[in-house]
Order: sequence, then C-alpha cells, then structure tokens
Amino acid sequence: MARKSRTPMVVLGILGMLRKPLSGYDIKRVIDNSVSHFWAESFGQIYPVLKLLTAEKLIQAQAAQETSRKRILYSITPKGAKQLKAWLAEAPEPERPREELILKIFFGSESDIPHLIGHLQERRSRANAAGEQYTQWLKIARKQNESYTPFQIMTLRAGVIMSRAFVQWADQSLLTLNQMRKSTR
Amino acid sequence: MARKSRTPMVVLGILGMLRKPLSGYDIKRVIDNSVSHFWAESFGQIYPVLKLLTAEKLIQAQAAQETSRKRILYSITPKGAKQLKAWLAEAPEPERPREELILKIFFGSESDIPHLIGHLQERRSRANAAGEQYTQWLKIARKQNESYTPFQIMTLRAGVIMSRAFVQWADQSLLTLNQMRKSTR
DNA sequence: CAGCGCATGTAAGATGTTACATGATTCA
DNA sequence: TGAATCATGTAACATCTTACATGCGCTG
Repeated sequence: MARKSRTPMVVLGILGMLRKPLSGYDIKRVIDNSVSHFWAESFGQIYPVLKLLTAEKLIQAQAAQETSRKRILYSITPKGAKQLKAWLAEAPEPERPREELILKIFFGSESDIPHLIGHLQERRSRANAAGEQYTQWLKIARKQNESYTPFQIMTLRAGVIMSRAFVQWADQSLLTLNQMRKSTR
Repeated sequence: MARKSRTPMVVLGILGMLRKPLSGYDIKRVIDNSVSHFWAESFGQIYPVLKLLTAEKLIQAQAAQETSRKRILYSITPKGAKQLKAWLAEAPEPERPREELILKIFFGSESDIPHLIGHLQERRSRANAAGEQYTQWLKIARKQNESYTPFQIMTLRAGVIMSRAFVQWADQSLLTLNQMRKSTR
C-alpha cells in the first residue's frame, strides 16, 4: 500500500479556513498563491477528490447562481470540519526527500563542473525569486494584518528563511566550484 | 505519463562514483549513509532496477566469489557511465513540494495550538539531529579529506545550512505559538 | 473573431510504498 | 538457540502526472 493521499485534507483545509464556498478552480488558485512552494496539487487530483468528499458528505456542492458560467461551489460540512481537525492533530508523516540537484552535485566527480555551475545558478535564481516573493507577501501581510492569520505569517517566514539559506549555500558552493574550475585548467 | 524515475540514475551514480562492485544491499546502505536526507530509495525500487540496468547492459553482474553468502555484485559498464554523464548534464527537474508540517501550520486556525507546538518540536528535534550529524560528517571529512570528494563536502554543507535554517525558523515559530497560547487563555 | 483565462473533467500509465516471503550467517 | 543483520526478491495497490477533451465568456 502506498502512502495515504493528503489531497482530501488539503481541500478540506482550504474550505475550512476560508469559510466560504469555492470551486475546484478556486481551490487550486488559493494553493498556488499561498503555499505553492511547500505544497502543490494538480487538477487531476483535485476534481476527483471533490467528488469523493461529496460522496462522503465531508463537503457539499451547490451550483453557482450568480453567473451562467458552469461553476460548482463546495463548502465544508460539520463532519468535514471534524475530520480536518482530527487530521491536523496527527503528527505529519515524514516526507520522502527528493532533491535531484543535491544528488547531481553528490555525483559531481562523474560530471563536468560547468554543468554543475549551470544547474546551481538556475536553482539559486529560483530560490532567490521565491524568497523575494515571500518577503513581499510578508510586507503586505503586515500592512493589512486582519486578512492574514498568524499561522499564515509563520509559513511566509518559513519561505523566507529556507529560501535565503538555500541561496547562501548556493553562493558558497558556486564560489568553490569556480575556484575548482580555475585550478584544474 | 508520470515523472520519469531517477532510481536507475542513482544506482548508476553510486556505482560510477565508487568505482567498485556493489550489491543492491550495499547501494542502499551507501545512500542511507550519505544523501539520505536529500534522497532515499527502497529495496522495492532498487532490486527491479538492478535487473533492468543489467538487461540494458548499463551495469554488469558478477557472483561474489569470496563468501558463500548469496550476494550479487554489480559494476558499471562504459555504456552506463556514458548514460550517467548525460543525465548529470541535464537540468534537475523541479521537485513537487510536499511539506505536511507547513501545511498543518497554514491551516492552524482550524487546529489547536498545543498540537502545532507538538508537531513543531518533533520536527525541530529531528532537523537538529540531522544538522549535527552533517556537522559531524563534515568534521570527519576534513580530517581524512582524500576519501571525500569536494562535491560530497558541498552536500554535507547543504545539510548543515538547511537544517540550521529550519531549526531557526522552528524556534522563532515556537516562541510565537507559546505567546499566542498564553494570551488566549 | 481570435485568443486567453475560466472551468470541469477523464484516461493512461509509470512510480513508489508496504507488506510479505525466504533463507543464510553471526553473535551472545 | 534465538535474535539481529545480511541479502534478495515479488505482489498489490494507491498515487500522481501528463495529456487530452470540451466549452463558455470576456476583451481587444
């Protein structure tokens, strides 16, 4: 048996936290605009889960009345909220680490330094961008602090700290690699 | 189509880097004792891959002569080394983030602060232990530096930096949570 | 009217985990 | 002799990604 899917709980979490009816599309957008660097979901997961949760009466569907556009809104039921709370109380399962970049550096002796430098720069710049985005969000959150929970702010800080640490490591490693490249030429 | 498996390349990488015949069991042990915090493999993956790679002539098997114990040793072929080098030159694929702890904190408003504190403490102590282990390895590596490549040392530094950043964030967050717990009582 | 963003959904297929099965050897 | 470690392997099953399919509404 494979590890139990946490997608249903993520959906329940978004619906429970925001306390308003959302469509599958909305849910995806919320995830992408908040915890995307820590958790991602695809439509291929979300839509089937929405049906499953409805069948289990953990969420309920209602057709959107406002517009003519096809749009199904879901809200969490008391049963769903209970289920969510129970899951939140459970210890997070240890994740399986998957850091291909580190692996490629680990095998660096079988590769060429310029390639490694390229990979590192590329990831460094992405981590840097992520860090700046989180910093930006933090700034916004501090201004209008009634629309953010302190918990959300904590995750933003995690984003800033972890991104910066990565950038710091990348810079240090790039320095080392550049020195190695020079000395072996 | 799901994301392409990188297990074959990990096996090729270990065999290529160490340049000596290893068994499936050995390979697992090497991974567990080096990059385990960045990459993990299970026997359920390794053994089938070993057969596959043999069929493709990227590695070759030889029965262990030394002992009577059932033990199959594999070594990389030139073709395998070429394949490995090509993979190492490719840009690492972006990983799908999966940080259940951050998610649970993000949904913190639907949970109880003591639970969150428990989860955080538990992960903080594991990150701290990982950080200390990497620090230890770094110390050893510096002493007998001919048995470690500079690339391996770089990954050890990554372990130290990332673990410390996590611990730093956890401590900051625990402080916040404890203050919140007091003020809402 | 073309293109983009909104919006929902399905199918195929590889991936990876867990559990199980088996047996040898070493050490207390 | 029993437990732990060494050692290889298979089966079942859920998970997840990618690709595809479809169609509406708004904007330039």
